[in-house]
Amino acid sequence: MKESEDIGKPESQNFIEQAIEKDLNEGRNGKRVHTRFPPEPNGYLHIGHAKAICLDFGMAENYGGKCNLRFDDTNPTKEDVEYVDSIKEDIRWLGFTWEDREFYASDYFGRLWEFAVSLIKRGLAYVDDQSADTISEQKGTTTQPGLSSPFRDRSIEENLDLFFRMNEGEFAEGSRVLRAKIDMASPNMHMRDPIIYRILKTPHHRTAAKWKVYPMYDFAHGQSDYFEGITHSLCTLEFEVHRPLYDWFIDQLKTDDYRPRQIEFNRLNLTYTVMSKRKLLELVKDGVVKGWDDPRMPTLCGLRRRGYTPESIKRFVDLIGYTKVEAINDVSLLEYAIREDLNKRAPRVFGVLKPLRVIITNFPEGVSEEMEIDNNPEDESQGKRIVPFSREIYIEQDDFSENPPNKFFRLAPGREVRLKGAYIISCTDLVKNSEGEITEVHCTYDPETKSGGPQADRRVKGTLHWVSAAHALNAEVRLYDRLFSDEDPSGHKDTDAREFLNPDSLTVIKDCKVEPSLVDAGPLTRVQFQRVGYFCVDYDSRPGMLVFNRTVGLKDTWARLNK
RNA sequence: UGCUCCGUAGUGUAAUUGGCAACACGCCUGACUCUGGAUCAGGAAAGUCUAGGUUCGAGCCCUAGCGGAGCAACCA
Repeated sequence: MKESEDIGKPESQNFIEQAIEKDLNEGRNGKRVHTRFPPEPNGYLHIGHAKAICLDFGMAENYGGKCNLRFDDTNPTKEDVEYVDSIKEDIRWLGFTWEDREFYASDYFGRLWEFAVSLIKRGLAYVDDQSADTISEQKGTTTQPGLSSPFRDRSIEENLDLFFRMNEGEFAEGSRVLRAKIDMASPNMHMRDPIIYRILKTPHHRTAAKWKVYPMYDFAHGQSDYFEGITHSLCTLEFEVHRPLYDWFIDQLKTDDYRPRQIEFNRLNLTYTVMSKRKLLELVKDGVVKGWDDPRMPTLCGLRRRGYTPESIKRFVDLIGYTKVEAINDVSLLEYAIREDLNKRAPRVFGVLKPLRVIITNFPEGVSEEMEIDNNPEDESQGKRIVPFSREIYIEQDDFSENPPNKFFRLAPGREVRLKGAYIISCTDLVKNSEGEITEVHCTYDPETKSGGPQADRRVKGTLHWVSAAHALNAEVRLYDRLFSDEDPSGHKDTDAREFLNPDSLTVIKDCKVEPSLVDAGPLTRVQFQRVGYFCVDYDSRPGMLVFNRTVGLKDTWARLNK
């Protein structure tokens, strides 16, 4: 009864979907939905961008519309083709496509110029000869109105002449700007005669030295939306106060009923994470991390290298939703999303991080036995793999204790444990070196207890993972912890991100041993080392040495074993 | 002391637009037992920032207050 009611019940909508459907119902813009993702190519995409990408492309998908990729490249001093390429790669990796709709704000420099000229001719824009400081002073404050520039009422002819000469390169950077003539007393600071063009002589990565003046964001964004036929321009909350200006320019530009509409949503904030592109760039430049794709970085390429899947990121974005509340999302939710995904798709394999040699004294020398083990006990379709077993194996150092404390249910002298997928073994002896360190443990095995064998059901205290010494592959494992810790930098907007660095954010463990089935594992192969966590093969693995990045650890693994 | 936006379990989101405050993560119990912290079962936790008002009925509408965020780059 209740279930049948639920079936017809529509999924709850977020406020953006509601706004879009309202527009659709009212027949606006020919009932089209057309969005755009507009990154500035001045850095690598991070997970915050993923939230915007999922929205922009997702809304288009939901409503049978399109989503353009548009590079907001109006500031040649900060932008570079390196970033253009990485941005495209990351969007594709997330699984979205812009087909042939790859645009650049710089594609519209000509039309924006024409529009600016038109504003001048209509008396709605003027060239200001004052310095940045003076203009800033005249702007007033949030509580006091601004003052008019002495150049505000320059003649149209003079404005035109100056604007053209600005673009000829006749004037120095910073010497003149073009401003829209709106309202110096507006309570909205952005409406107080905003600067719309400035002189920049740095060559542009696409238009080279063609232009000497470049439009500001506010003068490029809405118009670019208009030129592309965008219906819903989704951006983050901090642009809310820009909306009146966005609309003002559209009003001056539009020639028919079509008009794009800006809707703002909350930016992604993650605990223990810095999301500012500027600060991430500093970390890269200062060598705090090894690059934009350092697995500790919140960049998409960093997360990818760490082993995150696109699905898990989309799932996470889905979980946190879109609102107008400035929320701080807990990274544990992101970790949940990747565990949930990897639990289903990552095969279980044996990896011993800190090996301890175990000799099974009653097992024949020079013989190896093939154990057939499920790749994923929860998913039979992932099949089984062969893991060789032999007289000498490695187990985890932590899985042996000479003088076991209470509730230690793993291997200890005189005790029995099960080797996952193989036999029950019993510890008979141990060997120490001159420093008193345990170097070898001797055990006997019970042939009747092989997995599936007659005695396999026997209850033992614990189950251990293992790797046959003769067959083991050498590996190096990098455990990544949070780059920032203790004091949470996500709430500190203006402080130096480096103050919050966690000195233990990277731990490298060498001399690890992993099972031979991984011999051909290529970069980004994701596995679960049983009882340890999820790992992913790194790009710089080399023959004879597999390198793994830890994606995310299993939580408190020993606790259950010791229960 | 201006303008704009926002206040719902610890966190993030819902609430069929005025009708029994729900879901997820996290946390706690229990079950399962070659290990997955998966799966299953259960539990604690908000009475919706505050005070008024309208109404049979308010998280939702109105008023005032409190609290938080954004805005004064020739950045986006």
